[in-house]
Amino acid sequence: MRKALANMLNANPNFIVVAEAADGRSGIVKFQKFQPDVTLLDVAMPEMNGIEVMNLIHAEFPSARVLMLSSSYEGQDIVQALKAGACGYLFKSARPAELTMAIIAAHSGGRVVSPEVDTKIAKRHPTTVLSAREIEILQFLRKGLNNLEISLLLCISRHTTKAHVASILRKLHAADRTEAVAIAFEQGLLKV
Amino acid sequence: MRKALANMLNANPNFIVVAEAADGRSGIVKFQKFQPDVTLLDVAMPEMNGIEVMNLIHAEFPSARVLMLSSSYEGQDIVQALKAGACGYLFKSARPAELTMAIIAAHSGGRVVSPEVDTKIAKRHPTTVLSAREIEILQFLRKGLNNLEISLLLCISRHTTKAHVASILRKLHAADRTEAVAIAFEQGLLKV
DNA sequence: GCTAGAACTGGCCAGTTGGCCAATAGTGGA
DNA sequence: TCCACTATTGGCCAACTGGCCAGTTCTAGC
Repeated sequence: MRKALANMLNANPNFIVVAEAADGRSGIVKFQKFQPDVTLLDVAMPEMNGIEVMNLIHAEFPSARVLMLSSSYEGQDIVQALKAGACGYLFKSARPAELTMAIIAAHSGGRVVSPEVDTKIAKRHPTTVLSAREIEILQFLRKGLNNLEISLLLCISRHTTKAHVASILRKLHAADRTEAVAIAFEQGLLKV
Repeated sequence: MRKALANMLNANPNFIVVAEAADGRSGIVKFQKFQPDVTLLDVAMPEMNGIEVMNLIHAEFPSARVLMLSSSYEGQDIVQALKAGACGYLFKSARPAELTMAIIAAHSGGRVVSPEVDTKIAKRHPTTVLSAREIEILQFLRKGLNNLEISLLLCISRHTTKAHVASILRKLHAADRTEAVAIAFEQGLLKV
């Protein structure tokens, strides 16, 4: 698929594909070597995923122009991608013309997202704000620990743990801790 | 991406791309109309996913030669794809020559999988075989329903629900239903 | 200085959970 | 045919849950 994309881009006289990489690690090496005007980065990759790669590239080259390509149509990773420093996010269903324009826009400093992306972000739950402590508790809930076990690990009373759990349920609109964990996965508060 | 792939395939004198589709629904329509020698089917698609499409095609055309393409490197869908009647499963990281050979093999009746696929299947938790009923229960656990509510919805006694939950906990090695849901997310039994 | 929120603690209680025991019926493979 | 597995039902019980009430302390913002 990468080769096919490279061929198509090279067929366009406006573009030259200077390098390709099969995974995140070699992608970073290639980036350092070639420092391309615009980088197309797949979110789903073996070994190191696109978001991690984006973070590393952005840390070293804050002005890098990177367009992220995603094949998931859920858009779970849009926010993360943009936060990691991507200058754009496209679904792989984008038509050739959309991709072409996105690359050009990225090169000239624009911020590009698939037309559907805005909708996806809007649907995305408006940042449920759990406190650091609550996120901590959530990690333990996920592991199947009960309130007493959590209390012992955190050196707090079971009443406090209960209070935190109650707060989590209220904020996430969850019926019980099980649904709370499910919602946390949906919202990206917990990672698979 | 699809256009890029089609271009590449058309550039090979052995192949003619007779049709393309942007989503599952139109893919099925196109399939019925053109009945191609070999079909390339993406697992991740908007609206209807590739596995569902595969099932529908296979039901109507059991002899269809369909190669499924996956961009996930987890391979959660390999088994489902083959069970749905796909004659092959390739990661999108496959090199052009691999894809070419896979198409030819598919056409001549072979069963093709990416070299990595066998490994992936082997790594896949062999114990994690939840029954259809258990998966069903899992959906309700995720929604925060308690045993009684699940029982009423499924028209079974609360004892039966309890037995199913107990079975899920045992199979997933979960301490409670909350951890079970978390593990289900990790293993792809539940989708975000 | 007041207020809002987070983190912490406590008691009480109905309801739920999950483990243990045991049983019946149907399906599919060896 | 027998065995393994699933789906179903039941009782019993200790433990856990989540909601209700009530507090204290501390920090951050107006």
